[in-house]
Amino acid sequence: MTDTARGTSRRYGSRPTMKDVAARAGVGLKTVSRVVNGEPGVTPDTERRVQDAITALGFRRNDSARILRKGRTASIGLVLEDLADPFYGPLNRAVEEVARDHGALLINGSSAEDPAREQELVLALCARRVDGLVIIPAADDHRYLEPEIAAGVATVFVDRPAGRIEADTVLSDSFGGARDAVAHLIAHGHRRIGFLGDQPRIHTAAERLRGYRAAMAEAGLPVDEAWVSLGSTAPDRVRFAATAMLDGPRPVTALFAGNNRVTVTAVRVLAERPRPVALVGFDDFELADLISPAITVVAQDAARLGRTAATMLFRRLDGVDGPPRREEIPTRLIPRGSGELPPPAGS
Amino acid sequence: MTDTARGTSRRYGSRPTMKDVAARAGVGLKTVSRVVNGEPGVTPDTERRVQDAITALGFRRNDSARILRKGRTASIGLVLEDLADPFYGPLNRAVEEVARDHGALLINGSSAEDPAREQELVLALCARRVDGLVIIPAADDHRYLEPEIAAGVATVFVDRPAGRIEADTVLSDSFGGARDAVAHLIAHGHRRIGFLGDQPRIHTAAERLRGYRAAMAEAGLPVDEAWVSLGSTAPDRVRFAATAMLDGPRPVTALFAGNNRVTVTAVRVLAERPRPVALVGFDDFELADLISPAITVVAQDAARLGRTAATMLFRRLDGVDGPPRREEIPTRLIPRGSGELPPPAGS
DNA sequence: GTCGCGTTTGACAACGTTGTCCAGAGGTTA
DNA sequence: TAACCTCTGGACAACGTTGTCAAACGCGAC
Repeated sequence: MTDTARGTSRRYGSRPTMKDVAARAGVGLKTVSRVVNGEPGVTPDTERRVQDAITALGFRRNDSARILRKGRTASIGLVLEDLADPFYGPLNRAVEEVARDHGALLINGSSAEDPAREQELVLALCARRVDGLVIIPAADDHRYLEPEIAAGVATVFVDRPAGRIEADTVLSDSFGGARDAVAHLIAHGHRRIGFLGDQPRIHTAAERLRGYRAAMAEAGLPVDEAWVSLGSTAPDRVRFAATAMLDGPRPVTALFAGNNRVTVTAVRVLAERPRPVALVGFDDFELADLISPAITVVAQDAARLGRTAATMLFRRLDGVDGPPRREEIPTRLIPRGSGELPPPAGS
Repeated sequence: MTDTARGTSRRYGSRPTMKDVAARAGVGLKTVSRVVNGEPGVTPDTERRVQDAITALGFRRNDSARILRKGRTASIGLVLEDLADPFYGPLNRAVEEVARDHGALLINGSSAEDPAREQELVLALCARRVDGLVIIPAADDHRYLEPEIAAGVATVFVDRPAGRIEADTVLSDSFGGARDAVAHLIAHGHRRIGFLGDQPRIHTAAERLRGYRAAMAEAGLPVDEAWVSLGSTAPDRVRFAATAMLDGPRPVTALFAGNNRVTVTAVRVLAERPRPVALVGFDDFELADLISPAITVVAQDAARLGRTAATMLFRRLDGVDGPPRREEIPTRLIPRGSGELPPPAGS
């Protein structure tokens, strides 16, 4: 078994080139190129000789050289916040699926919510000459992308808008979703509702807060600022904030959690308490229906976000011009029980 | 004015090169290269002129050309089964983290459990001349990789072993984990235990089945073949199989689910039944502790799998030779309740 | 003034591929 | 037999970068 592998005694790390194949097959360089790329104008006999040489040498075309020559890389970059966040899994997958349909590879990386790291990653991708970029931004100033975009790197922002530049964008309807969620709680009798959100500099967090306030205002309900807490989604912070709202001087009877990570912590906090507290979470998650009470959520369609963004990107790459477009993906309230709990009697 | 205009009005899609920068700065090509790469031997004055030209033109080094010239791409490929599967999120993240520490980019894609697609993807990555590959195999024959490995592409297999070639491998202890899980159920009084697994051609599924049989045998318990069902993890199939075991002539009193997707479906099936059935799942998942009863699981450390594999890969890239290594990552049984249910009285 | 030495700089080839263009073989027609 | 076409195959330049090597320069010492 191993001796066959050793049979080809090439120098470790250096691979045969078309030139080697041509020499071995006794044909010209361009003929090999033609065979490799399935171009016409090669007799079956010549083609067979070349194919034999290719397998014998273990030749594989060097795409770096090809890219250099052709100018297009057939790859796109995806920069997201955290590869491990389950919310981005389907999005990632959807983008890859569309890329694959267009014969492109996907290069990706996480920014870890760090603007500097986002920029570093994006520019590294640009240096690789990706044809396009799908970005879930962590930064709030994307002017550093201007030269790249001017040079023809198609760019689409997803989930959050670009900062200080005009660009194609695909967003969930965070405002509307949050308003629906809070209206749902109000419809079930709640008056004192807490909002647990992500850091305020994140666009979606701000939008969801805006939706919360809008729903409260539409119902004529005052908002005690002690009911609003934005910040890191670290469990400790969320736990602390939730507890403060629930045990404060004007305790809330319901919570609206601004994203999946916050919801998970909120569920844990509420599970430890004797009396049930209503909860609606932004983002759906697996098994939300099996917890008791089942968790009512505002679901985003992450796969559709990704698919839409990638499709938009390839449309640009296909040469569709025009001003930056912004597409909004609707959210969907899924009542499951936790949002339908009435406030405790006498509150 | 004219040269400014010429500078800004580049043809859309074509970027300035070092040659353009050199012309504008009034220096030689190599001097620009030196500045871009921070090489010594450039006077501060010259360097400033070059830097100015770079920003004015929006120059960014073309890494395709650089790669072609240097031979190393500073990128590694990760091929996994499904980017959207939450189990692979932390693994993906861990690999990226290690890659980043080594200054490498991560290119990835999903095989969708399709051997042909895996091969296509892997070879595309080889054509890009990735320095190394981390593969979660879908195929069971990897001889197609022999020329690539011989040519110096470092390769590490994770989660499942390579087929028909020798290669570095990092695995979870599926056998031991499954045996622990089933032994746990037996210790709580169960005698008739069902196994719901993934397709038998998948190594981990086979190993877990082996663990199941080992635990049963060690306890001197016979296995009714109606208690064993391997196949697709599609919810319909799992539901059907589980129902058959629970309602069959010799009904099981406990289930062991072979992976996270199966566990989720099993939880749903059991939730619909009047009397509780014990369950242990392979793979931990979020909120497993909040379902009632909380789900007992055998947890794999996906992040550690990824970290170990990537570290092994870069060690090879750093020139460490030697025979293929196989590393095994232990699993951990997390008792939460669902595995501690006793069998119904009189069974 | 010239020599030697170290530093800064640039000309040029090479990396492996593809596009352009031309040469020669073979066949058809006048 | 010459003129003309078609079809296959190959020579060569170019893509944008980096490594090699040598030229040009400044400067102190003889």
